[in-house]
Amino acid sequence: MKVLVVDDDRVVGISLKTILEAEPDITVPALGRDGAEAIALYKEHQPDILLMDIRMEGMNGLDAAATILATDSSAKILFLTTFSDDEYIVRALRLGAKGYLLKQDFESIVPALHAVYGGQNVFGSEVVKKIPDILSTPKEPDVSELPLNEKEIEIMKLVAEGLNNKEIAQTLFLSEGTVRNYLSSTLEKLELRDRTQLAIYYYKHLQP
Amino acid sequence: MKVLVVDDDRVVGISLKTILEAEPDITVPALGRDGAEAIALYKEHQPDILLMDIRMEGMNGLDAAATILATDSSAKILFLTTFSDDEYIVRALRLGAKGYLLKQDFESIVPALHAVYGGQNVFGSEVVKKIPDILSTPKEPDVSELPLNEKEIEIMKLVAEGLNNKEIAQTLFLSEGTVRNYLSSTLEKLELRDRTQLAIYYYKHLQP
DNA sequence: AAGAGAAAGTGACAAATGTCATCTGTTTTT
DNA sequence: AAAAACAGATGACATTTGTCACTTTCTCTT
Repeated sequence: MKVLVVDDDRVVGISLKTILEAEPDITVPALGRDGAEAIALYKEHQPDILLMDIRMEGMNGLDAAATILATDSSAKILFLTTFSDDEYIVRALRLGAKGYLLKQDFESIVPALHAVYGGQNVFGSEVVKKIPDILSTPKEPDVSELPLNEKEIEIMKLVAEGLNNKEIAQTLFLSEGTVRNYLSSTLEKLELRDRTQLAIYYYKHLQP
Repeated sequence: MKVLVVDDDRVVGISLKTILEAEPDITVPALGRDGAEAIALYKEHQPDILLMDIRMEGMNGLDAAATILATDSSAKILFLTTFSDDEYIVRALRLGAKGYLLKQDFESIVPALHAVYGGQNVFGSEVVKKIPDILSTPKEPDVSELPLNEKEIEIMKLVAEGLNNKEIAQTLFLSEGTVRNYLSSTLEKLELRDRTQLAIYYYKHLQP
């Protein structure tokens, strides 16, 4: 099994290579030092598994993973990272990472690689424990702290449901002109151009 | 501790009530049978915890939870559901459910209630095990199976980024008129009215 | 009661949007 | 080669949208 190792700490990279190649069935064709190298080396060596750090100088591991997965959706990527990278866990999971291990868990790396090679997902128990917390904490600034007043917020929500001005007016018992005025001020406050961008903003930043 | 129980199966509801009220510190002020009742009863009784099924006749548990959380964001909601409701888990977590238990896990309900009452999150181990799988599998019918051709899909994506027709035309090296025509056919195929609804559609149905 | 200030409305305008019928080249089919 | 299919473009049109200046109406303050 070919395992490409990417970590911006040279010492870690070499240690990993040593450990992994002590296994009879593992080879490490190359060591990368950042996301860009990961992409290039992945393309060159077509490893069975990519074992990569997340926080790195230059391109980070998540963006590299996204790029690699875009061309090879079956890529098996296993992140090896430090505990404090909480906020990355969700993104890694979404991307379709096959695993997410903590560097502390040194001895579980080899078994994890075997498991991933066999098609399993591997997430360290500390990681799994964090998932509900992470998912259940509202990720983005909630409506309450926007510089919008009540009406503007209501209108924004209706825009985000796809209503046009006339329908919004009927729903809120306002004239269409008033709705337009509120919408206009909302757009200005959020520095957006039109209702479509507002709907997008809503789904990107404000959704449960 | 007041626990509102909502399940559309009367037998389950009554069983739960019996079990819970055997505990000295738990009372069950009412039994609801669907989401709409859940909302009304929640408002009426202000329970400490809402214990609710997800799949129910009439309004489902998730929509009810969303409504309740909209007015009382500190509501403690614990879903009790069957194993097959996989695709709901993520939504439940996002909403900020405090727990997600399987009905099989009957004996863990009481301790779970105590834990939630104490501010903890409780997710059955089978549920936690599923999370990575669920998150890493693309949830929705992906672009490939839409009745749209290449150009229409590209345009849809750009609309979903908030570009106007002129910008889309420049990006794709098409005339603005052509962009409009493609957009028009896209809207018709998806039975949508305007670009805002299209952007919403994109984020609701097609986003990773 | 007078006046300040919201909240809501009006009217006018330019720009953007969505629809339609039609036209122009290419490529494919037969 | 003729016909059909296709991608792209055009121009006209009715609507919708966003902006702005201004008015009306209500509410609160003093």
